[in-house]
Amino acid sequence: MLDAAVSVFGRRGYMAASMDEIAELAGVSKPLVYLYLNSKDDLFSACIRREARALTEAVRAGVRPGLPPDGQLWSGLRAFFTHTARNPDAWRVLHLHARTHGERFAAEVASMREEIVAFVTQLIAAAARDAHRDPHLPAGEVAGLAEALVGAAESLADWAGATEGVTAKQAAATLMNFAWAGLGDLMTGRPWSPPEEPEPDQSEPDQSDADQAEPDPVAQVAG
Amino acid sequence: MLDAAVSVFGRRGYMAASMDEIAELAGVSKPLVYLYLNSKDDLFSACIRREARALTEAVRAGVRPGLPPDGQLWSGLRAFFTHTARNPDAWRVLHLHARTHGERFAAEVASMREEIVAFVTQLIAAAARDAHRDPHLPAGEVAGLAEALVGAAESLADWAGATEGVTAKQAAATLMNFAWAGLGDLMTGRPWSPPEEPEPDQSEPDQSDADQAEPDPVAQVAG
Amino acid sequence: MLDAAVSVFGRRGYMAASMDEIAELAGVSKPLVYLYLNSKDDLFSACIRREARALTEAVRAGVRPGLPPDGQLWSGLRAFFTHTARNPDAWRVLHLHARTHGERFAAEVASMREEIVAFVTQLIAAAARDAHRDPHLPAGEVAGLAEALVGAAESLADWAGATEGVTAKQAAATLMNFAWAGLGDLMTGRPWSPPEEPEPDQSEPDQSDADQAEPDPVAQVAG
Amino acid sequence: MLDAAVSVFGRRGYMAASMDEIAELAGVSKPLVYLYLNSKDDLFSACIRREARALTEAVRAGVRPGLPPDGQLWSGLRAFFTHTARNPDAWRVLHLHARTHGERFAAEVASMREEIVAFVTQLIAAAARDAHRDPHLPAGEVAGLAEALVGAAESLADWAGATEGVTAKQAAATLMNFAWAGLGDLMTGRPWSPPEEPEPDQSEPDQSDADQAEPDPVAQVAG
DNA sequence: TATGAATGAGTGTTCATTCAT
DNA sequence: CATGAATGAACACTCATTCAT
Repeated sequence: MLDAAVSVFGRRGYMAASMDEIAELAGVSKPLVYLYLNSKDDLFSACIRREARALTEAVRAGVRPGLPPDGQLWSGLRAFFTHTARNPDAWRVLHLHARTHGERFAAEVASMREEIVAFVTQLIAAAARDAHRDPHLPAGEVAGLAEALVGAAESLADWAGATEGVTAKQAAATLMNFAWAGLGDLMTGRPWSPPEEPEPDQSEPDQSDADQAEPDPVAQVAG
Repeated sequence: MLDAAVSVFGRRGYMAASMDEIAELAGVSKPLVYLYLNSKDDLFSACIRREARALTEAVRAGVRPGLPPDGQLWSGLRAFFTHTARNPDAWRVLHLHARTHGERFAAEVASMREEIVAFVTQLIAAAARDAHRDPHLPAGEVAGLAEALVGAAESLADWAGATEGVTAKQAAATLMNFAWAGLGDLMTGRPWSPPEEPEPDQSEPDQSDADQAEPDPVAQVAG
Repeated sequence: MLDAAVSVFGRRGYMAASMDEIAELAGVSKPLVYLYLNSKDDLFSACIRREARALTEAVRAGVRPGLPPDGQLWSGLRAFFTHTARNPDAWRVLHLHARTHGERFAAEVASMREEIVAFVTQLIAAAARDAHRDPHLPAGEVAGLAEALVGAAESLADWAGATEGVTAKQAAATLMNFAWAGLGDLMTGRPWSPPEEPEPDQSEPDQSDADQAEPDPVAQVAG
Repeated sequence: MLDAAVSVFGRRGYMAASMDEIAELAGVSKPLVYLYLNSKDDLFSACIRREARALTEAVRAGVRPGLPPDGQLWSGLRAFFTHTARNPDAWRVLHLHARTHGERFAAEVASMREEIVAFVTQLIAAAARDAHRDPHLPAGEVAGLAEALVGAAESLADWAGATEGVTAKQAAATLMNFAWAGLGDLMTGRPWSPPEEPEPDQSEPDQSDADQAEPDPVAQVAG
């Protein structure tokens, strides 16, 4: 039932979605929807919570804990882009519609986002620690950097979803180059390159499909 | 009258905005709104066009043409963050609501965005040319990088708008560090720093207010 | 619910009728009207179709097939005037409002009218055949005569509805005198007189009420 | 200005006609319409009165006073059909729309109609007097006959307006046959035939156009 | 005088929400 | 439990009508 709601909300937006359409797509009657979820607001809220949790879980599950910060980021981003590519309606709900209608929904999705931002922040802090630069990066600045990284990731998720032939892996590689190496280094031929890792069995079996079709764009950038 | 519409659309979104509220805020009667702008759709469209034009003009006017690519980007970003900070409702209309309701509106804002992405793409290409790396950056990759940069900027605009005490200059500096130097370089103490330039007379006199209040965050990062 | 609609449409006309008034008269809420009949147009159309069918059925049921042409016409006219007298609002809808608003509605009522005109045309042709005058009445002329007869009937229906004390039987007799005998014969004392027939049990029991109150106007004319 | 109003009212009906369209068609501004005619109601009323007067005058002018009753009717009908054929919008206003909207307008057009019905009634009474049948035709019956005749004329006016190639003269001839001879006499080959009269100079020069194009349908009927 | 500019009142239509069954 | 049937409240939109100029 939530699946139907996510689908309709994702395609129509909160206001344009009608409970009739949701109930019909779910194959149940409208009062049943009201029985389980009290109102349109609650239904939307439930969608947001479920999809926010699904997304954070997917990212968390994708991160390889033992790796250095850039490796963790790389693995997390791949999981993120894979998840958003597979659940475009959910992604639209979270990224577009939830922020568009009402403080309550915006707050719910914001708390999810903060969790991800916090994770990225930790990664940046860990990287700084590794480089013995910890004290010199003020917290406010790190917050801004994390925000920029997450925003770039969101934008690339939209872009990858709208552009034919862009895989999750490519999107992640592009973002790693951009975020880790930076345009300055890219110009001088010093791209970021992924850590060597055995490609493990993915828990989601068709994930690798999306990744392996194209040549590694990082290699392209690296020339 | 468009001001009122932008304000209401920005706060409520397209569907939740009522023509009654717009007319009331504009201090006119509803039929007058229909006299000048034919329908809710047309009104929304007019808002989008006006604000899209205003934003692109602000960015274009802010860019210093003679500077090297990073300097141009820096000046453009400062104009961008200044404009979005000053027109939060317009920014919400463009970035949130226009993309949420209908292909027609999405297309209108997409064409504005493409203009900005094209500008950024040119900057990246120019930077590559300066560094004699032109042939080694494939076009598709550059498109992804530009998308990431613009997405990061959009996200930071939201963040700066929601966070007290973050100035346009700070946001721009954070984004330049992130995008140009990259996290990798930042970790090793090599931030990007703004080009030396005489602070010119701003055509919009109070723009500098937003910029000069805080110490230079780049310097902070640079430690 | 259609009854209420016919009543309101009949009294107010299409445009001046409001869905509110119809719903109120029907004792239901406005959305319910929209649930069953999709729009004002559809509602009006449904009224027209129902009343057109009712009228043609009433006429068809009233005609005695075995009689000579004038007897058939006489019986059909009595049914016609009886029906219009009993359903004045329906008659107004068909004869006044449906022809006034929109090609679609006009076409619907025109097809009903054509059915009646065709029936009258057949009667005239049959009468001509009986009198061995078939070849001498051109088809175009017959069409005009049928049109005149139907128009006179419509006008008398309005007149009977507006004039106190005119029964359906009187109206039919007047029209038979006028149409069959003609003013010329009436002047010379040769009115048309109804065929001798046993007055059968009417399927609609109160029909005879309307007929029997007054003395036979045909006899009056016959002097 | 009334011309414009008649045209718009005739084509759209009372309610669907907008003062904007009338003013635009008249080439003046809307407040000017309100200056000369106080309201939409008054404007409609003025249209009705003007066109009612024009129609009755046309009929009155067409009648040849010296002729016997059937000759007078014949000449009046020709004037009637000529006038309605030349002023279809006016005819629609009088016959369709004025009766459709409001007691006030219906009363105005009814008084015109009563004038015509009274004239026809006098003709019938005169014919009865000529035939020495005066006392035997009760007044109520004559009223019904006049009503039928006028209704047939109205219906034929609509029919002639909607059917290509039917002239005013033909319509009048058809109606004379129908009304004066009656279907019964027509069947036995005794149609009505027009009185011999010199075709006088018409005050409206192109009136004869409409009449003379086709062969005399009465002659057709007469075989 | 003639009008550009403005509106109050009312329309058809929709939809989240609720009971009686 | 599950739902068919029903509605209150609201919205976009229109138009006859009026002033200030």
